[in-house]
Amino acid sequence: MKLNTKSRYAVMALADMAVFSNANAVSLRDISLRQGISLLYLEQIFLRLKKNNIVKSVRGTNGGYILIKSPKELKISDILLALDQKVKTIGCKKDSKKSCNGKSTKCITHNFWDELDIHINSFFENKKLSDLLKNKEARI
Amino acid sequence: MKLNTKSRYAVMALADMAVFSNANAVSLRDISLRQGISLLYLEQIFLRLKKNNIVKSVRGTNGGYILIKSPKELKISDILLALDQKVKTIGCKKDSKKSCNGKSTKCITHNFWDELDIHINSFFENKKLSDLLKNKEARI
DNA sequence: CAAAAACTTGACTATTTTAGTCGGGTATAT
DNA sequence: ATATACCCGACTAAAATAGTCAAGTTTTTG
Repeated sequence: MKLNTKSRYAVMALADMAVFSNANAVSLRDISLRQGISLLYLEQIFLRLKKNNIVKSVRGTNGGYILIKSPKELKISDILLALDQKVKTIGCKKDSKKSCNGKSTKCITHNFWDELDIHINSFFENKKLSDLLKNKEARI
Repeated sequence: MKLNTKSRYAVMALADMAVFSNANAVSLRDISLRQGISLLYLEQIFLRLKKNNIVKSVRGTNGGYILIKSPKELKISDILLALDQKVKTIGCKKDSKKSCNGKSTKCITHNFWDELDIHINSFFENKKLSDLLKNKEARI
């Protein structure tokens, strides 16, 4: 049970931006160098972050990306959502019919997995990007 | 981010046992029929559950498996552990050297992922198999 | 204006993981 | 004896992952 790298790198890259932007756009090249993430991969990730209004872009020389919300307001759940990284511990469908394992009734464990999803999602809902930066002055 | 089917089916199968065993061994065949899980797959899963002392087996006719602990004492985390289903949201290694992304220092998000792991694991630690059966009388 | 920096986008691919199946056992109750 | 049921390693098709590649467009600066 693990988060994919897209999600992890997205959070890492945005945290990097929060630290290093001084109201300026931050280029993917810089993030790539500081965080050790492939530039090409970052491009793919930021495409999604942009589409989902997490960042906006500035083209051209000295261009880069800018956080749309402040780190204090940006929830981690927003980031994960932008990358389709839903917490979905079960295969059971939420539909009324044929919900779990092809049966018409909810499976014996259904409610438990629902609880787990809620438990995890509330963690991401309550964490802001700024929370990641506490107690770690400009750690690179 | 999701649990694999082995883990889900394991929990489901053990919950089934908790409901349907009357101090008797429960055969995989019965579990397979009731829960709609492939018998062959169940065998593979129970092999692990047995190796990790979650269940014991009774061979021969009328054989099957028996829970070693009572549902009230069996933690969900024990089950997941038996199936190597560790919650490991990050790729960062815990080693002192080369911990995250090949750097010598912890990555900017390291502590956050650690917190998440703890958050999720505590959920599994605090849930017992018997907790899954509340409010659902013999739901199949 | 030319050139470099930096974003834009879709398509492609190797590797790994997942979700099982298969086949050939062994033990035991009746 | 024989049917039932556990035992166990090996195998495999399909999906997901973790990227790369190619071919752009836009904007700043010298």
